[in-house]
Amino acid sequence: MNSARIDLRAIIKQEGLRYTTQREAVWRELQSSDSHRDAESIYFTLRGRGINISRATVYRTIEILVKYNLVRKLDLGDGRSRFECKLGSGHHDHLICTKCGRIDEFINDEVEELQKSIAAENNYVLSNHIHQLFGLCENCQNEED
Amino acid sequence: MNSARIDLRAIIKQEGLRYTTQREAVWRELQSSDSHRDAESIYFTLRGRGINISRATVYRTIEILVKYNLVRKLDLGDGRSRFECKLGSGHHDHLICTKCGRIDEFINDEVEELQKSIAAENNYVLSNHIHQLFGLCENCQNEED
DNA sequence: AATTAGATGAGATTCATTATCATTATGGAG
DNA sequence: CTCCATAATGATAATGAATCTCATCTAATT
Repeated sequence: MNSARIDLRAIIKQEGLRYTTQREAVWRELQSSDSHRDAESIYFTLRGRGINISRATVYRTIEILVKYNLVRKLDLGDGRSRFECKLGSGHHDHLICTKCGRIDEFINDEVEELQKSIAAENNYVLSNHIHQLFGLCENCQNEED
Repeated sequence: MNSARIDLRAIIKQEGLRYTTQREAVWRELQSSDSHRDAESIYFTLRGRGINISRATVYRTIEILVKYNLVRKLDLGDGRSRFECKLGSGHHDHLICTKCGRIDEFINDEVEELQKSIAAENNYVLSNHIHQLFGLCENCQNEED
């Protein structure tokens, strides 16, 4: 989609923040990888790549990216947050395999509409939602164990 | 609904477990209160009531109640799990006010059906789901701050 | 009442995430 | 290009929820 040209430097500077090697690296990493990354994984990948960064900075940078709507934070219910770059794909929710951890994405306009109705019926002004379907993925259904 | 007569003692003993003061207390507390309780709150309420119990036992007991399908564990995304007694109400999902923390319940059959379709389309065998709508409740929409 | 294995309590432990604070480095000013 | 104020970082301590350990206790059968 519009993954086109998001210039993190521009956004960062526009906010009066400083564009650092670490911030650039975290952003790059979240863009390049197959999303759904946790902070620890980003930390180790960058370190393994020779980039000097601390866990604290990984968290701090992600917080900024989330704040500026470049990254989405996911809570899959297993204790650690996952993060996915919001560029290149529109809104979607997730299917999670409880056996192998595989994560698929789905989007369903009817559900989106129903959510609005439900919120309206209950006099809520919606800001966001979490919708996750847990079960066995194709591969895991056929295995014995 | 069938909140009628769930005899925890019977279930507990049938499983070869022991019926203890602590287990009874946690179960009573979860049944009596307005649900969506976290472990810490249950722990303090019981202690305040003069019941001798430890945090560990609260967690251990809840685990059993969840296992025997008497209690549902909720993850509202704020780091601590909530628990609600499953008696007296059928399946439902939640609306959560991001300002005051109020929790409302909703059930929508269309959404339930759509979830099944989505799972089928993606070749998943569903086991459960999380569906939460976040926003401002009626009361919080009108306040200045 | 004696027995014994399951249950409990206090505290240590784990794990993800956040806070602290001394040190480093960005980027505008001169 | 250098200086400098201050934002950002890194190492590590701290936090908070949840789990584990293990000595002690107790339910419930004999």
